[in-house]
Amino acid sequence: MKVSKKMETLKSYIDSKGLKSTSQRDFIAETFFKSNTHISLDELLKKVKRKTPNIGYATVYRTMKLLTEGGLAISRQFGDGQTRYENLPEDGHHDHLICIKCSRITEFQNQRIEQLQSETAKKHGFTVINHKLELYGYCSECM
Amino acid sequence: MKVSKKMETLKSYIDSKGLKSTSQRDFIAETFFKSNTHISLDELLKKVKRKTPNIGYATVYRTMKLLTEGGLAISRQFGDGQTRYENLPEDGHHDHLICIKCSRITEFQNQRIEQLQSETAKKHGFTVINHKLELYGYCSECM
DNA sequence: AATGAAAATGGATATTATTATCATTCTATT
DNA sequence: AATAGAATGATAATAATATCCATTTTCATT
Repeated sequence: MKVSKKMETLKSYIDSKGLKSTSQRDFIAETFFKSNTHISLDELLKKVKRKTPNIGYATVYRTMKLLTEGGLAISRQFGDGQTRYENLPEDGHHDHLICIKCSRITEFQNQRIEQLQSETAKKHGFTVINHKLELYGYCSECM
Repeated sequence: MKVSKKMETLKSYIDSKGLKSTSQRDFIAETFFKSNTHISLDELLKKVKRKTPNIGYATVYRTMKLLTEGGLAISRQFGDGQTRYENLPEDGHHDHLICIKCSRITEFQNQRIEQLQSETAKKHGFTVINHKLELYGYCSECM
């Protein structure tokens, strides 16, 4: 999904909830949508402050909470004690290979796994909204 | 693995590291090994204190850290802000269905998914040590 | 364009979870 | 039994997350 499209989706979501638009929130959301890493609140705040120094931490925090609730961001915990936020992938869901030595994170996709997941969930009467698959181990360089 | 067997493994691990045995640690470990939920430090401390009221939080914390390092416990973060500890599964790896409304956690197994994971990892030159698969959504009761 | 109710902001503070500190106690080897 | 090193437990420090509140902004309705 393109950034502009995401901004539209956000606007609809805000409207549907009876909330109001603000320039700060728009800018934070746009900055996040343009980032392509697993960004933490601190990192996002730093980025935002480059152009808009007087934006507060709380606003960034609340914006990311809003985006997460609205399905425009995915919050993740990789075990380093910080929540990180990830953009919706352009091309379907992806999962992670995490090197426990060098911390490198590689993304991958496997349609068949996705399919099996849905089937399994259905078997348990479960409706899946989101999922996380993380493989921890050693990357080729650290082996 | 049986509790008694786990206690032995722990003892070996402690010996191999040149550490010393204590009754507190043994009791905490045993209590954890007997629990079958995804227990948090607070919950474990509460359990432990029923029989041994003067055990401190720090000891429970350190014991769980030790068990995790020794491979006798698995630490997980499901997004509720608390690290939870899980026992080694008796019968191979299992994954989680997590209800984002009532927080109920259901376990499931799917051998085929495991297999596909290994294959995918291999394709990326990755050696998998451990993995997490979590499906977030609504359980049948919260739908 | 002005109004006003509701929402958002941002700086600060509160809360919560995790980790470190340290004096004292305990363990296990000699 | 002596002793060195590890463990304990109460508390303090740190860090991440969540909330508070006075002020400002938004936007539907005049």
